[in-house]
Amino acid sequence: MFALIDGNNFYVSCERAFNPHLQGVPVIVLSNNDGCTIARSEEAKSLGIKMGQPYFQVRKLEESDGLVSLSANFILYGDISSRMMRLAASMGPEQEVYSIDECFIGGLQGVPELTRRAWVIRARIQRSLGIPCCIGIAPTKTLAKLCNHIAKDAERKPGSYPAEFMRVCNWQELSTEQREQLLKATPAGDIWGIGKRIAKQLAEAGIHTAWDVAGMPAALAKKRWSVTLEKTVLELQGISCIDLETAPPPKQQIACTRSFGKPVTELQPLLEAISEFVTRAAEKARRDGLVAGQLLVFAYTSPFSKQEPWTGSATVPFTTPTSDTAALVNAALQGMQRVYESGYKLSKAGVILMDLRSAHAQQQSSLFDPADAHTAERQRLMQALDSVNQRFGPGTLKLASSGLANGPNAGWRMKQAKRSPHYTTCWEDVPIAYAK
DNA sequence: TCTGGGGTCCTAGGACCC
DNA sequence: TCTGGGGTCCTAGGACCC
Repeated sequence: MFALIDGNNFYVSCERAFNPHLQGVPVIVLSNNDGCTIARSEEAKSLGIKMGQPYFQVRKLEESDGLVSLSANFILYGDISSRMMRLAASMGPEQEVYSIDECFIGGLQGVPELTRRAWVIRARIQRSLGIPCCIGIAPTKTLAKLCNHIAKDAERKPGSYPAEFMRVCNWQELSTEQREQLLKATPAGDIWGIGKRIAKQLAEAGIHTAWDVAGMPAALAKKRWSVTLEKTVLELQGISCIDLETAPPPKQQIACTRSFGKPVTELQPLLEAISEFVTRAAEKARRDGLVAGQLLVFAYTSPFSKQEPWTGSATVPFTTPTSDTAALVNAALQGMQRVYESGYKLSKAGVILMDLRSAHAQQQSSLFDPADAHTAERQRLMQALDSVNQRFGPGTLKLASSGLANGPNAGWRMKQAKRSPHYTTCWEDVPIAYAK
């Protein structure tokens, strides 16, 4: 048995918890640079604002309909999230924090009165944090997701589902007829794991509702689509295929990417932005005790612009995996300098650390490396950097980016053709000067 | 004028090997 | 015209999630 506990319109609810004036009015929260909508209150949804819709398209509603638009405050949302997760954890013995606003609870066999328990947890979260949430309970994760969806829509879209299922919905307590009715009332595309593309393909095959999906032979789902859809079918039939993940799986990559507020047209500001991205990514890696074996750096023009598109990206492998900011910045800047072509208006850039492994294991294996003393010294320096920045705020202490070396050892080769240059360079650590 | 950011998993197809 | 068979590994791209 699984429960899914999910905060409603989470970012908006966080803002409302601190500003009661936001109750009852249309509110949206915007992404970085106030680019597009990433959370909407029910009132904002009623105005027709879509998830991900660009701000410039909805701004006029501020005048005409009293829409309130807020810039995102992720520090606040993260803090409220961890409090909510702590309260949600008392639903059952095992918890998987699935995203900032939702968690699965597992190990519920034998836990009595699950429905009543869910109501109590819900009330606690509402009372102490001011966050409304909905809870779905079912024998599989996909069905728990579905029950959660029903619990939400029964409240906010009257008529979509019977009102008796609003806020808390327990699959176990439903009759066969009720289950059939709910599955038939749910479009296939609303099921967890079925996105736009697959929903369209299913519709072409005459499969429109969750009831239709649950009635598919699992083998057909696998043969014609994929193992992913096969699992979805089985889960809808009540056969659990997706386990609870109580320990987060080891990270495979760490990314830091941003859209620019204004297009970037020169190399220098691009490199400065990239230094910033790498610095953030390196901090994340050190916080998780990881080192990167490879780094990918990229920049591209806006996909919405009518101008000629351009993408530049470079992969830089490290002979010794590292989380050293200077080493990573150096590599990223060298990589970007290799692929950069002037004359384009760049709208986005980023850095992805790949081929991650534990810094601890790394150290073990290089126990007899004569470069070790140097490495250890670097690590202490990075630790000092992190603790200062943690205490006084990000960016208080920075590395001087003197690292625009020309790469004497760059055995790079071209991997992709003209419009999308993609190179690989073999990068070696280069000592770098520090400044306060 | 202005269009998010950070992830994961699966699959097909190419390279390579015997 | 006809063009081995089977295995592994890697990568790019597609699809999904919040």
